[in-house]
Amino acid sequence: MESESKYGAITKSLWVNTAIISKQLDNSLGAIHGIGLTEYMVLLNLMQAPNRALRRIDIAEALARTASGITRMLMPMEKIGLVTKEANERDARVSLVKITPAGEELFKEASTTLDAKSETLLKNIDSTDADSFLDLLRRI
Amino acid sequence: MESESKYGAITKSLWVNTAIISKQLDNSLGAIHGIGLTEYMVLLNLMQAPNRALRRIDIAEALARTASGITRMLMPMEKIGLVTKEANERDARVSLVKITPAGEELFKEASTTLDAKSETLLKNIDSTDADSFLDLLRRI
DNA sequence: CACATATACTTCACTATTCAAGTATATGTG
DNA sequence: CACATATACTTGAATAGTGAAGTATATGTG
Repeated sequence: MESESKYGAITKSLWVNTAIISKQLDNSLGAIHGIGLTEYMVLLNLMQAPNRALRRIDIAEALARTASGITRMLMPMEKIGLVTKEANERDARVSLVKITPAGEELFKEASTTLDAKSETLLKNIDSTDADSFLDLLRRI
Repeated sequence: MESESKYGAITKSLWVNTAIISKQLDNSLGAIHGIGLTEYMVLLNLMQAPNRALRRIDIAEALARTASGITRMLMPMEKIGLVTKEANERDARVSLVKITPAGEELFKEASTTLDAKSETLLKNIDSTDADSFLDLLRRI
């Protein structure tokens, strides 16, 4: 009889639950606003950044993706006008990503959808438990 | 000034943290045992199933994947002898997936790796907090 | 200050996964 | 019990993401 590791149980449960939740959020954002969850997370990070602009590698790190994946994801986002490319004067290697007014607008609308959907998905977690949950997640 | 939704914050944090954790677990399992995290989860579900066999759609549901994805994933797993295909006598549509002795062996070794790595990744969460964390996750 | 090394990004080829359509089999109802 | 519908699975075409290699630029050190 093997005893299951508590920490292993947590990572497995995180994996499955997050897969379920992410798919639902992704579907809602896609159906209503035409962007995926990963793209939403790009916009979120840009909104929180000083000057609302970031380097590609910083986005990659914040989202746990590769620079390559970010390059690809930004192409359509730039084409539909959610973000723009800006040069960095100090470092010619860098091409900064900046959110556009249209991007900000979409971000705000999408945030409403995401927050509402999140609340529905987590309806079994009450407000107090939500605080501890968030605290736990931030300590990982 | 917009107030951020607590539940939205949880789902976003889940998304990023799980991405980071999953990649590390996937890399460890891949490097040491030659299987990915999703494949590990297939083996886990088979080990817990009565008779250590499951239908493809049940695996798909347990892993929050599509039947199509499961079909594709199982092909190499069958080829390297971790699982076998079995007919279901009552229902000719079903092709049951059964774990092999080699699959069980690999699963046990991989579990050790996964549990150890999980503990390292969650080193900021003590044992008591881990209990509440797991409880929260199971209530989602 | 030249050169080795590091960094920022892009591109290519590949993997994992999805959706939609197709096939085979099972089930429920008039 | 025939037929419509539902289920289990597979396949083809597409998408999101990866790792490795390539390019350009920046930085640190002898």
